[in-house]
Amino acid sequence: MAKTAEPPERREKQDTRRAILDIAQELFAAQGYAGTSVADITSRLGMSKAALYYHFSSKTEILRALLQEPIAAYARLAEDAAGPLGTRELLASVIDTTVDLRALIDVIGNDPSAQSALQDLIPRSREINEAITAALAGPQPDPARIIRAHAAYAAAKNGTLALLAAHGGRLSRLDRTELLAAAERALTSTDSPSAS
Amino acid sequence: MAKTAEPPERREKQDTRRAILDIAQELFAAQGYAGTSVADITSRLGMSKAALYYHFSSKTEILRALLQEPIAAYARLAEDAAGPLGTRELLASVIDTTVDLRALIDVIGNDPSAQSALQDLIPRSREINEAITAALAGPQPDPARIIRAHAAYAAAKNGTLALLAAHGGRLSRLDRTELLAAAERALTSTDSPSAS
DNA sequence: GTCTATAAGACGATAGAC
DNA sequence: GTCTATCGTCTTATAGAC
Repeated sequence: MAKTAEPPERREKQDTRRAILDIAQELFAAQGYAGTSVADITSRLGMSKAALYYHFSSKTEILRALLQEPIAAYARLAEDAAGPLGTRELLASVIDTTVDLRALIDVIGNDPSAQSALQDLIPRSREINEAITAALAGPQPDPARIIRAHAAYAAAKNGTLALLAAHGGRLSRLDRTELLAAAERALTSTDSPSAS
Repeated sequence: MAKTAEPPERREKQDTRRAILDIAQELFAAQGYAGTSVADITSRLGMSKAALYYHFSSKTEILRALLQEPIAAYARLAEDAAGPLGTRELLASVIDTTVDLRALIDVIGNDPSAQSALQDLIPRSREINEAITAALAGPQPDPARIIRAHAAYAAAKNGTLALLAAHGGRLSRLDRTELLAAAERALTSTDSPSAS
C-alpha cells in the first residue's frame, strides 16, 4: 500500500493538465485555434494565465499535446493501408478511427490556423489521405478506380462525421454496417466487380 | 457614347474592392479568418490599412461579402432539394455546386473562427445539409436509407473536394461521371433498389 | 482614394511574491 | 501550484492631411 500510492501533488498536476486540455479542445473546435485566446481557456477554468503557463510553455504546445494522439492514430491507419488489409477492413478501420477521433478531427482537419501553427506535424495528413485512397484503388488502378476510391473514402470518413453530428455523438451498429456497405458500393463498379 | 461610358472613379473603386476580396479569400483559406490580420491583407496589396477601411467598414464585413454568394448558392441547392428533382439530378447538383464554390467552401466549411464570427448567417448551412440528406432519403425513409443518404451526400460533396485537390482544381468529365455513379450506388442498397 | 500617425485594447508570455 | 502585475507586441479601427 505504501509503494502503490501515488504522491498527491503529482495527481493534482496531471488533473489540472487534463482539465486545461479538455477545455482547450472544446474551445478550439468551437472558435478555432487562432480564435481562442489563452485567457479564454483560463477564465473557463477559473484560474490565471500564469497558472496555465506552469503546465504548458506555450499555446502551441497545448495544440501539440492535443494532436499527438490523433496524428499517431492516423499514422496507424496509413500503415494498415500499406499492409495486406482488404478494402472492406480498411474502410471499416477508417470509420472506427473517425469515431474515436471525432472531436479532434474538428480541430486537426477543419482549422487552417491550427495547421499553419503546426507545420512540422500536420503535412502528414495529406500523405495519409493519399496512402489510404491509393490502397483502396489497388495495384495498377485505372483512372475510374482512383475516382471511386476517393468517393468511398469520403463516404466512410465524412459520412461517419455527419452521422455522429446527426445522432448526437454516437454511432449505432446499424450506422456502421450501412455506412460500410455504402462505401463499398461506391468503391466497386457494377461492370467491373474487381474482387479484393 | 456619352451615356454608356462609366465614370472611371467608380471602376477603380470596384476593382480595388475585388482585389481586397481576392487576397482575403486566399489568406483566410490558408491561415483561417482569425489567423489573418487586416495588415496581412493590405501588405500583400501594397496599400495601407486605412485604405482598406475606406472600402470595408470592418474585417467581419470582408468575410460577409465573401460568403454572400456561397450562402445563396447553397440556399438554391436546398430549394432544389425541396422540389421535384430526382436523386441523380440532386447529387449532380451537389457536385456542380461544390466545384463552383470550392475555394470558398474551404472558408465557410472549414474554419470554426469564421463560423463563430458570422453566427447570424452560417447556422443555415446545417439546415441545408439536413434538407439535402432528407431529400436524398425520400419520403418515409427507414433508418438504413437515412444512413445511405448521408453516405451518398458525403461521397458527392467531399469526394468532389478531394478530387479537386488531387487534380489541381479541375474536375474532368470522367471525374464527374464516376463520382456521380459512386454516390448513386452508395445511396441505393442492392436488396432494396428503391426506384426514384 | 490613399496616406501617416495613433488611439485603445487584446494578445502571448514572464517576473516575482506567496 | 497559483496568484497579481506587467512587459512588449500585435490587433482592429479611426483622425486628419493630401
